[in-house]
Amino acid sequence: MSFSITEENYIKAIFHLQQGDENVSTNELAAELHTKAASVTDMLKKLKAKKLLSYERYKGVRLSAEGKKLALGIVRKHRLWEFFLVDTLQFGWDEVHDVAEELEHISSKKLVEKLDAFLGHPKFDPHGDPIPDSHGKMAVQQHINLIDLALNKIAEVSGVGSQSTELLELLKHKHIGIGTKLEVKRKFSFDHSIEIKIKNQNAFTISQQLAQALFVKTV
Amino acid sequence: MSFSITEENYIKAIFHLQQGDENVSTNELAAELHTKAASVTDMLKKLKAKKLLSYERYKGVRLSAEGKKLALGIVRKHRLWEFFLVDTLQFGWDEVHDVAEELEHISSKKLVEKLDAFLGHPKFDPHGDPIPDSHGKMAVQQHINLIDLALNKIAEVSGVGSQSTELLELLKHKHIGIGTKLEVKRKFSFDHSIEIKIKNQNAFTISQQLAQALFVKTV
DNA sequence: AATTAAATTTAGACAAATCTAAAAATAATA
DNA sequence: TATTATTTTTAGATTTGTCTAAATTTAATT
Repeated sequence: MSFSITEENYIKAIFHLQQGDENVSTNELAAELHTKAASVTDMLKKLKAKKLLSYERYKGVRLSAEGKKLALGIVRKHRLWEFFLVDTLQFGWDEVHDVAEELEHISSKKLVEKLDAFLGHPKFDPHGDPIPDSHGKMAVQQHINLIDLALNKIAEVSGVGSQSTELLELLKHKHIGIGTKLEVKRKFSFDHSIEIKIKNQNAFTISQQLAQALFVKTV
Repeated sequence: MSFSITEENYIKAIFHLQQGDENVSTNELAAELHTKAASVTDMLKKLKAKKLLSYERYKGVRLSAEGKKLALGIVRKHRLWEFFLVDTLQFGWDEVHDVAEELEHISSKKLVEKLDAFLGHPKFDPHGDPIPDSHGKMAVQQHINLIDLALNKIAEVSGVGSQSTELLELLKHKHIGIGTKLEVKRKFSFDHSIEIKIKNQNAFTISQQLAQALFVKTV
């Protein structure tokens, strides 16, 4: 069975929103997909008929095993293409999201497997997110939030909490990217800002909001 | 301005059909696109309103300068992706057409230019067709039809006349591909079959239909 | 030139995905 | 618990691209 680009986008959005254990609500989905609640209701009925999710009116929605499998396939393609764009075509890591959003809907299974092999079966995409393998399994990230990093422990930036251009613009300005090594020198309780130090640079402070949007792993 | 996948497919089909100097007819287009004449008429009105072509009812259709530019952009993407699939991802040259048909609609200009650079600005795709450059200019092929090749002149297969799986299957069976070097040893007037010889192989005959589907350049 | 045949266009309908506005169900609050 | 407020669903309309069947135009043939 094959699915439209729109259907795939709904499945992917539900997948990202159902990380907790509650059902995903119609309004949440409408916001995520920049559409209206009424449109979401219509589509949920359709996707339920295709057995991709369980849905009862007024009760929200959750992916079925089949829906999850489809979602993982799309996420796999998205992240492999992001890796390709950065690693092979030299895109900046902050400019690949929209292109990958289109490429993730290319249907050829063979293409995905050949691309994966060509790239050397990467485990994480350029934003630090894990790439599902062909069976849908992902490596577990031992990311911790930068705000929780102990003082004076050297760690490496391994992920970002959002893909917003606003965040990526700020990170670019501060010369912080995936792989950047840093340590936390002080934490200020007044505004929860933290002072960080990157090798060969002077220490500087970053806001609580920014620290919460950064994930690191100790090295 | 941006165009739907359907619109792009119409423009591409018209481009391929208008090689002669006559206008492209509604029925020709319907056959090419596996759709009905009535649907074509509807779409032609729409594309005319977008100034991509000139169309008068009952008189057929021809691309405008703008339409031609769009078509060349799509052809460029199609052939670059085919080159990528064969050259980088090791696809067989006979299995890339359908995938490229999807990839050609990815819209990012930057992606096309980066891909082109990564591939080394190739001039011809794996089927021997020229790849338009970023200004829409294509190298001219000095292809001649295999049926017209003089006896005992060594030539190299440089293009095929169609992408049909039937043709590609036959070529695979006979171990003929782009780049294969061969010469014509005899021509039989009875059925216009020709005997060809590939280095280190015994000579064998191929049908008129097959010979007409192969283009070669002398080396 | 008149008639038949073929190609093309119109008219009206349909499916997919969306929307607005109104109704119904659930949640929150007095 | 009764009453708002919020969320969600229904009903009906819209757009895009398609279709069938009928009408029109052009081409071919007698």
